[in-house]
Amino acid sequence: MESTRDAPRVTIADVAREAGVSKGLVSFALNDRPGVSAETRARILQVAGTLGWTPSLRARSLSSKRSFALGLVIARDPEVLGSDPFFTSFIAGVETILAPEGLALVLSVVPDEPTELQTYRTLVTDGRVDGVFLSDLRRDDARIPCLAELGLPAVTLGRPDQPSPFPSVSIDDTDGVAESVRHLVELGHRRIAHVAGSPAMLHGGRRRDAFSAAMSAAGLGNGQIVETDFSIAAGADATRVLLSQPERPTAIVFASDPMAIAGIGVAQELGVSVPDQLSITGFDDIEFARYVYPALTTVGATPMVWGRTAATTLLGLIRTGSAADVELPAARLIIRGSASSPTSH
Amino acid sequence: MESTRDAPRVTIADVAREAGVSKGLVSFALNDRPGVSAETRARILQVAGTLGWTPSLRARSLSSKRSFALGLVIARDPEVLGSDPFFTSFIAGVETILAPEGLALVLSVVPDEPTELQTYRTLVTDGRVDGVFLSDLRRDDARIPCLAELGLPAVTLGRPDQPSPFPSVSIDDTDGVAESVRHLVELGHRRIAHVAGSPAMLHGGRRRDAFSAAMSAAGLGNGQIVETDFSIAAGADATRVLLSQPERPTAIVFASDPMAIAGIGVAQELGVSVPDQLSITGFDDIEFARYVYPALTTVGATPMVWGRTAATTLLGLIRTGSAADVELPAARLIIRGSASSPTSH
DNA sequence: TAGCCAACCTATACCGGTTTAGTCGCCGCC
DNA sequence: GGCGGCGACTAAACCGGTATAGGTTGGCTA
Repeated sequence: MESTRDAPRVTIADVAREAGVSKGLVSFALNDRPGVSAETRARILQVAGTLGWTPSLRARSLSSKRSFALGLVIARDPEVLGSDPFFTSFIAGVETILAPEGLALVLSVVPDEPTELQTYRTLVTDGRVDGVFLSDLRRDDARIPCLAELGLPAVTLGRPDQPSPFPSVSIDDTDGVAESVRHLVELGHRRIAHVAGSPAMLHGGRRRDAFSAAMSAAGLGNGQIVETDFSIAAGADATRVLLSQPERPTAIVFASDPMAIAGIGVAQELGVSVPDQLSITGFDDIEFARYVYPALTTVGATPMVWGRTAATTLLGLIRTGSAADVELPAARLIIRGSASSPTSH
Repeated sequence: MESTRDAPRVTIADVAREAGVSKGLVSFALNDRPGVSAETRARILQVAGTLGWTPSLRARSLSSKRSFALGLVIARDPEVLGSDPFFTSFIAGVETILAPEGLALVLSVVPDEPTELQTYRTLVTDGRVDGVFLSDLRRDDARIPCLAELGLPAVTLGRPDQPSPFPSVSIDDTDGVAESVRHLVELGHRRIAHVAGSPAMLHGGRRRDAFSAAMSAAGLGNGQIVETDFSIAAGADATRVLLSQPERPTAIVFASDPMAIAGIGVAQELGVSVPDQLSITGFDDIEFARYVYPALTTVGATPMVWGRTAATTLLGLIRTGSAADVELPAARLIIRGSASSPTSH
């Protein structure tokens, strides 16, 4: 047992002494900066290697005023959050970029917006992170001016509805909704309803508008729309409302998979057979979508790719001071079993 | 606009000067340590307040060799991870304790165990965290000796099957499984099967053993058991296997809700009506459990409480050097609609 | 051959806290 | 009245890096 136990940490000074150079030069070599001859640099790195030196993150943080960490603050009811696999996949994607760079992810889950803003402030005054991901964009989002004022680099997941100094990484989700509607129309549906997400959230409003537009384009008016807060419970309630009408829709386009799955549940409970009497489409393609019965026809998002791209963009912004907006490939409709031609009536 | 823009940071030296004392004394006052008269302490804190001084986390980290952060490393396929709401709730619970203390949570999602162990090492050499949560305990878990050797404080979620220097926070889940079996037996079931989790994971094996024990206790032998890796796909496959037997079970006890929900889907797909022809119980009480049809009879875990308790325990361990094991109230059966008396035949 | 610049490297002052080794005044006690 | 001891406080070292203002060298120009 090569007891590293209580072994005093190897510092930059040890490396400098051993290599016969000054601390400063070791630092230069480490951060491969000009002003070190190739030969010396190699020697320094070699000595560092044999000594097993790892620069102290803490010391580096203090003197360079960086923290080598990125932040993600999620403001949601944890119960609701749990059923949404978006973040776990997103985070996994982020990690694939951060880990090799030796960067960490600091995660906060907070109950509401005021706490969220406060969390960002603390993150900044503590210098806990070098940048943050801004997800679940809201209408007139208070976080954008807040972060801008704090001077914290950020990347928005989706394009904000207001002037924003931050690059955005977005995915076109309107196309998927339009595709869903077209698919249903082609199957022969005419009374198509939409269980929308929260209008306060950008993607909620966007998908709703895409639904309306697609309906108009098909010559079916605006289509009936029920707004929710994206929660499973609200999705279930909305479905109940739609199905208890005298002339109920033959198809429902849901703004998210969790709501769609709850919708299937409600339909079954009411004795409305899916897809025979009611076709259902979702959005996200969460893992459950493939395993409920009937398997959910839905629009496939790619949160892992999103995470990876957002991380790359944010790193670029931090390192170079600027980064371009990125538009990910549009989410596409995945046809499974929950939507079919409407039966007679 | 009181431009904090470019305002040089207020440091401990400013506070010291303003209060007419030395830096050291300010530090003492801040960390309320003896050796400061009540009067002086009050003055210092008052000055700090009016100056708006927040001690620099980075400087504190460097000199005190603490990082004011806790870590959670999750080793799972992100796809599988997504459908398990355990972690998001757990994390939310952890946050309720950390946030008020000004501590952060560093999260890592890694694909496999080697990477996981490497991540712990990096976390330690970087001094990124002051302690970690150890979840998803495995048989003969390599992480325990690894962390012990690294000298990193940790709390295990559940009791390990090996000598462990770390406190554990556990919840009795065997009771809930036993309750499920008893419930089914009382309903009149005799052919009860179990879709188990991974035997490599402690809770997988424990629930399976609890199932066997309960079956024996009911005089029903050991009961048929199919082992899985806890993934939804495996849960679906296992159900398919069970239901395609000549003499199929009239009830299945699943080791997790996601698998149980997949089980309901498979049953429906095969035209086996739930609960009439097949009763199903789950474990976890994830949010979806209430919204599928029929609503899932399951065992209610409380991940948020678990998170809160684990955080408290870990903090105690870090601050005092020792902490006692905690046993949370046992998870109880929640009766909904997915289990009923078996019909005739 | 002095002059100059570039390339390479050193010395040292930071970053902003914590911690330790004292200093000082004052009280109690023999 | 000298001494021990204690509480309050200061000065300075220290944590382990980064940044910057010089100092050498050597080659090239004028």
